[in-house]
Amino acid sequence: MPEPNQELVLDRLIHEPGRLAILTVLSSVKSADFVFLQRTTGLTKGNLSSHLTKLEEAGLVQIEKRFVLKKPNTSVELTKVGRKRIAEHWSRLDRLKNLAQPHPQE
Amino acid sequence: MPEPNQELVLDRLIHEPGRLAILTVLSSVKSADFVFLQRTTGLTKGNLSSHLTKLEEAGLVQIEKRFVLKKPNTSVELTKVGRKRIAEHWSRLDRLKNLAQPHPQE
DNA sequence: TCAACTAGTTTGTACTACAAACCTGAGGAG
DNA sequence: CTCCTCAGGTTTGTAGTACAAACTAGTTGA
Repeated sequence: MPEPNQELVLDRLIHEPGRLAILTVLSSVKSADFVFLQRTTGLTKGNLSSHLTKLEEAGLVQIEKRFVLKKPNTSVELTKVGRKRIAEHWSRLDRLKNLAQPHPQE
Repeated sequence: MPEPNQELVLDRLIHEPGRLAILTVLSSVKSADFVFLQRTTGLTKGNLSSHLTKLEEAGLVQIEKRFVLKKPNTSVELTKVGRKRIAEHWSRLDRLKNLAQPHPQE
């Protein structure tokens, strides 16, 4: 039983490339709509849709659907929890990365 | 058809948490053995074994098996390609992360 | 002789990401 | 009207895969 260093465990829900991209983009804006997210992440509509559903079920994002100019418009923003979790994920990645240059003193 | 920004596409083979840990650890040393990798990554033997097999098949690591003190000893090191790919992966992650603070001028 | 340990490998299954098919309402064109 | 096509999504079937658990094989100790 090696102690698994809990500080480094990566959450697959967040780590998945598509969702990591979505959450990272969202962390830089108040909110974004479906079409914008599709452009910035490069995901297909289908995959973006199902990733967003997962993220919503997990409580990481909040989704609002309305009609704008008679077209459906899906607006997404991070929840407080989501904002915290994506920041934490990036800092875990940093810690992992820094394992690679650990030759400081001695 | 949004242009998927090829510079940001993450390779799932490398991105998977267990393998990302293995490759990152390996990138800081000349070589490491099975037991050392198990301790540093926190993976179980079974999972470490199958991840190493995948990485070897992909040409990212080179594995040598011998007996040391009458015990089996599996020594792993990055190939040239592997070293390049893990470095590239981390720089893609950096670029993704930096999408999140893009408010420079204007 | 047999139990337990080290150092791994193999296997069965439960999950899940993706592509492709589908849905729904809004404009045109004729 | 009736038919097309488009925008903006959602649902579904399947192929792939990560993991836990079971297994293997050689060593040491009692």
